[in-house]
Amino acid sequence: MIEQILTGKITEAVKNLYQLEASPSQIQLQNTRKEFEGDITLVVFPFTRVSRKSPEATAAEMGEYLQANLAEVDNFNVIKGFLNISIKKEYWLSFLTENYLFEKFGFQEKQDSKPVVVEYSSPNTNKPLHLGHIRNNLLGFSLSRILQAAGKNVVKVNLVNDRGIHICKSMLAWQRWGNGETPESSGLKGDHLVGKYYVVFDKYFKEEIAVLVAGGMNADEASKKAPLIIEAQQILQKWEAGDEEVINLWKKMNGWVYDGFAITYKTLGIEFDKTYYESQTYLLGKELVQEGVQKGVYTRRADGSVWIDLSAEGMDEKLLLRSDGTSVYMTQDLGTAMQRYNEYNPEQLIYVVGNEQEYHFNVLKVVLKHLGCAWADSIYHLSYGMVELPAGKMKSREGTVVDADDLMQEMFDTSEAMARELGKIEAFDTDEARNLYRTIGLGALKYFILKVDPKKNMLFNPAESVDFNGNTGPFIQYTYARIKSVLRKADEAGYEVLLSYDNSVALHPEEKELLRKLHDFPALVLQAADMHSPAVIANYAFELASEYNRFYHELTILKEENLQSRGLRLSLSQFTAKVIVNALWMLGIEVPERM
RNA sequence: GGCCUCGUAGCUCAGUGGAUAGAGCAGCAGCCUUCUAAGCUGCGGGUCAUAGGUUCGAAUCCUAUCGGGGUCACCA
Repeated sequence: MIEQILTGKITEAVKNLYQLEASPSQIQLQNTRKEFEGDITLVVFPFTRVSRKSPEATAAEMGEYLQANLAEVDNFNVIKGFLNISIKKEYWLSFLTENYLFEKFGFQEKQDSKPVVVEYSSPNTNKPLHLGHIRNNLLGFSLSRILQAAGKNVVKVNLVNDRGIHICKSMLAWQRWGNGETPESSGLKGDHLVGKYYVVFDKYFKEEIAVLVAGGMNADEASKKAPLIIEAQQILQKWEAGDEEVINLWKKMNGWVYDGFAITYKTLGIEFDKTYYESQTYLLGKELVQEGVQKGVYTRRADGSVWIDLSAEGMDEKLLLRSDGTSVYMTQDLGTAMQRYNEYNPEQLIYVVGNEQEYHFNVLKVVLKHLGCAWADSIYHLSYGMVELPAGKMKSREGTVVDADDLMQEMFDTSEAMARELGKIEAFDTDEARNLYRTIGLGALKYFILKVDPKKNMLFNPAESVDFNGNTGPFIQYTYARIKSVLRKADEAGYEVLLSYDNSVALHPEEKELLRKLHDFPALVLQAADMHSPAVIANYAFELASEYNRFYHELTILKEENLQSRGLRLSLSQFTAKVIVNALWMLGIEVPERM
């Protein structure tokens, strides 16, 4: 692209004019702001020190050098310390003709390198997925695709938390109050059924605590002494001992949950290359901890528990193994990290996990390093912010969650209502209409969530719901459908998309802006991959669609009489459609041919 | 309390040291006998939390303060 060419020539210019070996960070190129003339701007302040001239003089001098020595440079102007460079029309036209048919525009060649393992979703099996999981799933899936587009060899992994006290709570409540209810008998989706009993457990558990507290016990103690929690713990112990009856119930109820999750994932359009189960990995870390004790990097206390002192790293002491020899969260994660390292020998291990676990992942890295695992540095925690509701944080047990299945259904219903209101439905048969509502509803939801910086907390207001106009997924999808409509009509009319233009063809401002936007896409994909941020792609897609709509509104395409111009606009349209598809693919958003 | 993080228009968000800080929504006013109006155009709206500092240049980096969130379990 032109930026590379310019960077090379600017390096040369600085060397010849000022005898300076410029570092890449000194060469600051940016797109020229619309209010100024030019395409690309060089900030020359960093060079004034060596030029010993004013910013204006330095910029002028460099501009002259570039114009004289670089064929692509048409002209330049100087405003303060900014050198605005105009690139020749030929460059833009040849960029268009060389790329507008390129299906994989924006995608890098796949590198022959070690894989990047992305873990996301990682649900518990005691309740259905909610809005928080949706953000996790969308981020993980989209990041995987962005990395793939950047040429990485990506493995998408899910680690299902299928064991532990929370599942035992649902099991116990179902045994006691379920009357043999099944997904078939109740018509409830499996994960919702199990989640229902998780709530039932909590209700009776709270009642027991209340009784104990009324009897004079303090709340903390009561929550440990309540009969229900004790019984749930006994079930967990039986599970760990391999008790057949408990295991069978566990398998049955988890089976229901998996059936439910499968539907949710499918509706959401999320996939994994491999699924791991914590019941099969939770013991893995113990040997590592023993190894650490032998190496003397972890310490065993008199009661048998194992600790690591991280005060040198500015952290606390951390428990690695309980006194009774059982694993804690950290033990398990040490094990699964090691397993993953051995299995894939990855270039990078990415964990898509909420920012509430930042401390945990910092500790994980340090603990691994103490063991001598230099690869701990390849662990990247994509620490995304919480989704908050107007009332505050979501809490499963208090019923203040936005359920994933309900939310998606609402999006489908809203997009249907919207389509009816706009009088769009006559054109579609039932199946096509149904698909359209899904495509648009999901597009709205996914874009809404992915457009915000992953690191930031975000607010979701169910009452105002998700928009379908303005800076939204449907806006981008609509732009695509609009282009396709034009292209269909061009095809019917037998119009040709020209493969080359003579230099007399005009390049209007709207055409030029659109072309420049398209031109930026490949570099932007790399940036998004580097920043681990789908938001970068989402915002780009919106800007591209806006740019196209402006172009569409200002200039005629099919009615244009100049064949050169008509051909140019058709190829621009085709190119834009392709880039929209590619960008939205990276977000996991599909595109309708008509809407 | 220690550590981490966020604070930009009425609301939701862009802006990874560069020019006069941008979008969408909401509000107001226009544009469909012409390629899809889920679109386009215009108007109003800002002490970039506050105060210092670094720099030719700060919403962006540093320090402090204020405010929101998170975290500091033999829970996961």
